[in-house]
Amino acid sequence: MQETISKSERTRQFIIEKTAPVFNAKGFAGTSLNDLTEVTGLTKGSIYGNFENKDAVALAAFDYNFGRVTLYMKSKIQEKENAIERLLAYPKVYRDFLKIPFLQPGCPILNTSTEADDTHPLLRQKAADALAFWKKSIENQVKRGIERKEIKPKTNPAEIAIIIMSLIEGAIMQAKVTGRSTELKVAMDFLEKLIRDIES
Amino acid sequence: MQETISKSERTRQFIIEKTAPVFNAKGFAGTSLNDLTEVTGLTKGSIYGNFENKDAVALAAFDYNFGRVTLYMKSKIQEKENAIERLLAYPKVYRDFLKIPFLQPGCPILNTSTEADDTHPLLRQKAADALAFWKKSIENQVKRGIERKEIKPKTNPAEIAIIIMSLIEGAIMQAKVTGRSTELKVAMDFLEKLIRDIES
DNA sequence: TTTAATATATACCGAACGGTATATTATTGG
DNA sequence: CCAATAATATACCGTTCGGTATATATTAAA
Repeated sequence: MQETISKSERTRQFIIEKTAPVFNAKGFAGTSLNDLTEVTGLTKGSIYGNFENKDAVALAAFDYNFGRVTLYMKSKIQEKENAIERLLAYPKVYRDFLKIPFLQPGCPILNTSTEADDTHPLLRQKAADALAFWKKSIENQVKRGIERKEIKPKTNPAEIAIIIMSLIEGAIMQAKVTGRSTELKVAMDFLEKLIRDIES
Repeated sequence: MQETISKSERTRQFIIEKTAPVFNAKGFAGTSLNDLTEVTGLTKGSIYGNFENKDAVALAAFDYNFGRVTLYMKSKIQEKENAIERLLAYPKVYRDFLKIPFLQPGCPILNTSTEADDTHPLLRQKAADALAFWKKSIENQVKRGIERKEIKPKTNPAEIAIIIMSLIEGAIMQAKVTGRSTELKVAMDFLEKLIRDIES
């Protein structure tokens, strides 16, 4: 009755952690089984002993990648109490996007969405769910802010969420492909002003 | 000395036109030579007689895809004279993004950027150049508007360009992955207000 | 410590990959 | 219309693909 983590469960986790950055950087089609064995130091037999197929690894890797971003943002958001300050965590974090090590290969939602939307239904669904989750959590922060009378009561939570996400993802794309952070800076400056504008 | 288009030149163009949508939908890694022969009805021999390799087809296909979008936007922009109305062509066009047939597989810049930024230097460069071109052309419209006294003189062209592009690309990603146009509508409504706000 | 169960490595499969040498067909200038 | 040339098709190359049956090694319970 002890709380033992089975060997395979640890290996499974190990595989996910090691392969997740590769999937995020190279995409599903661009990542080969050889990539997976190289980055883990394991053999195909070991990987296929713990996952049904390449799809299953990719799906788990996406969850892991998205989970990391979510957790990171959550910690930054919960450092503050005021709703406006909480929302400001987004431009603050994404301003330094290119410097956050585990986000070097890009935003998992953005990368997965653009590859999978026309090619991989399972991955597409995961990306869509992640996006919905993110949207809901921004909306909730806005609603909370309205309740706490920190945000203008007529503010539309869904609209704000979509604008915030659009600006972030669009700016990330530009920053990644140019290698510059200028686009990120400009977009996040703008987003900051936008958020301060809904303060009541 | 006649203005004859050689057979191979026509075939080359034919290959580009037929394969461009496939590359845009499936990405470079996700598109196989088999896809290329299927969609063209030609054989490998024919394709490799007109292109050095798969890379060369993909690069030409990107130029074609980007060229189409550019041409389309240009025509919509030049329908108007007033600078504000010209900028408004962007939200107007991208609002119906999902319904424009040749853009069904998504924005070529967005698709190519997110795939190539960490994997394919040549494609990455093409996407970066395309982005820079787009940015310049928005900036020029803004500058023109300032000169014509239709846009507030203190408006920063580079900033506006980045915001416009971020909103469009971020919203496209969301619309593509969810299959909804709500995100596009909300973001384009916002962009419209934004553009009207810089009217002098 | 022995043993049964579990987990990993090895060696291999057929198919698909990108690419090419060569044969065949189509085009075009004389 | 014919010959030279250019363009396309055929048949094949070695490699890598995702995946698996089986042997070996490791783990964990008795």
